[in-house]
Amino acid sequence: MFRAPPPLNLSTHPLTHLLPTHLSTEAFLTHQSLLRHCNCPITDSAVSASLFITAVSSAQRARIELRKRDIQVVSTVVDDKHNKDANQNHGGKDGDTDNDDGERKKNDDEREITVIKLSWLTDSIAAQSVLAKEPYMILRARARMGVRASTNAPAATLTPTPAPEKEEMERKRKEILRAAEEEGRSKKARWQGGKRRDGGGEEAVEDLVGITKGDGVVGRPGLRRKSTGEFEIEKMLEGREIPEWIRAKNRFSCCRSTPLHPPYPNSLFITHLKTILHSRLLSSSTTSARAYSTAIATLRAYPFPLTPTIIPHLPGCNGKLAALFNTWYTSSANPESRSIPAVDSLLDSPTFHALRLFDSIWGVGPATARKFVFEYKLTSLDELVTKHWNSLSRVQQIGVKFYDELLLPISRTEVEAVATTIRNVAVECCDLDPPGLEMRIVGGYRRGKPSCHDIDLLFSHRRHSSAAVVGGEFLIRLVKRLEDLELITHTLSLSYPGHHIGSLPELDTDAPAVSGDGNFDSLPRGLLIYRDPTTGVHRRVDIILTPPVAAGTALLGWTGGTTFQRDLRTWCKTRGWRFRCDGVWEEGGGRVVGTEGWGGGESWEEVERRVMERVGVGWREPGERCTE
DNA sequence: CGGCTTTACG
DNA sequence: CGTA
DNA sequence: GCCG
Repeated sequence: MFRAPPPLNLSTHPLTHLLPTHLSTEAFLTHQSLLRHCNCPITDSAVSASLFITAVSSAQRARIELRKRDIQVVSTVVDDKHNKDANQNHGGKDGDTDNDDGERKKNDDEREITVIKLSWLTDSIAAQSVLAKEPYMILRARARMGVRASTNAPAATLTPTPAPEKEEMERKRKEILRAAEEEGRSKKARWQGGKRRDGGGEEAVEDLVGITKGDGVVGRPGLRRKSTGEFEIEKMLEGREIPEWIRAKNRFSCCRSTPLHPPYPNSLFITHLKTILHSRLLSSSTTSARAYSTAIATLRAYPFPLTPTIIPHLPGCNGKLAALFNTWYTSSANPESRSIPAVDSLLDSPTFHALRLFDSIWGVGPATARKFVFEYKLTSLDELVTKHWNSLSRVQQIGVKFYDELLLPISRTEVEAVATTIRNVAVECCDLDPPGLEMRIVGGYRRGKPSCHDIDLLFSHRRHSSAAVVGGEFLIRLVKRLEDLELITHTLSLSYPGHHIGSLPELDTDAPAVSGDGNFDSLPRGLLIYRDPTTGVHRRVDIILTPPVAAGTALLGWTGGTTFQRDLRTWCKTRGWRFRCDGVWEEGGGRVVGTEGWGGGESWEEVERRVMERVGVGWREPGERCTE
């Protein structure tokens, strides 16, 4: 396999397990890839590991997470001194009295384990050297591994069991829901993800979706907000000023500021919602996913710590959200330790884990990931490669080949460097009036993300939109040149709608496009894999072209974020317009006056501002569109 | 109870 | 179906 | 899952 040199050599590490707790899916996968990339021996099976890397910060919480994975601390060697108060029970037994499995001694595997903070990894990467673990140590202890597994279910993964009877599946599903619900009430963390046995087919998908439904407070009209006066809301906010979008009940995220913090005040709770959202995406429950996206966008924009009473007053948040928040809020006095049992179940679920693994392959989405997991019974990339390589599409094979690298975060500095390199090549390829060629870095970079997962470059020309400059031919020339220079190793897709081939004289003017067939669809773009000539690392790069007349809408559209875009389009729809990257369109088909691209000496940003003001959402900095 | 952003390309 |  |  062809990849960049590892930033660290961790090949001599003990078998290591990354705990998913408190990590977003993205962060979990990223760090797991990072470890794999450093040749660290990692395992998905917690009971086999000796070293644990975690985002939790207290020894007590670490013990809870370990116990959930069938690892029982028997004696402490070193405790994190910063968390003394959290360790009243160290040594011997630690307050867990449910030793109901009397005959467990037989197969017990006892060994010394170490739990260190995730910051050890990030700091080591930053320092480009393997740092000492001691300062990052949360816990070192002797532990008994696989207590329950030894008395109960031996192989705690997705066993390719022959599909059980329908009734049996249904019974299990209900049992799972009941367990999750019960746990929600007694917050005892009794549910063991490892014990879960998913059968084949769609039932397991339903499990994944249904797993959070235990909290359901659906269909309770009484809970709908509406009738609370401003005064009451003010009381909830304890005198702080009510954000205008709440007062006005404006549900559109494009009409308010959603800054990129974190840490924003409710990030801990939002992290849990993101897990549920991800589970909805993986099961293609699109409407539910949209609902969670909406709620997340709202909570991200909400500037104060949440309270149970304020939730129903926030747009996109109602009974279900209130129930989830209450579950989380009352689970512990310490916000860091709070949890939602149904979310923990997801994070512990081998099914969820496997679906995320495959869904993270470029070219594989939820449906294909489900096929791999439920039909082919796969649990690892190795199995996919060895048994099903030939059934993968070309781009999926590329996605697998660069699996780790494409998940690595890209620093802003590197994004800028790649952008400069490609722009210089683009200028070379621009036959007509090269100084007029313009580029902006869009996507997450423009929203200010400290690290990005790909590099989105939007090109246009200040004076020309003829095909020779910004049409498909230019894109083909540019990609070919980048290939010749060995800056691009793979072209995943190259597309330019027919309208952009050949000359488009009407687009050179500021006049609205000719109505009727004058609408053109999406913009020409190439989805590419770039190879850094000095480091050899591979990155996902998108090159998008826009004619000058659509510069503002293209910049706005390609800057994102996702929920911001969705709301922007919905908002425009309420005004009788259609927003697309190629322009804002009247129902009749004409361009909405005032949304055209630059005339005179306007910059990209000035045109974008004009578009936002023209459609009525008002100007919002890119860094205020961080709805994810 | 219907609607939920967008849509061509491979 | 998956991608942006 | 929430909204009109």
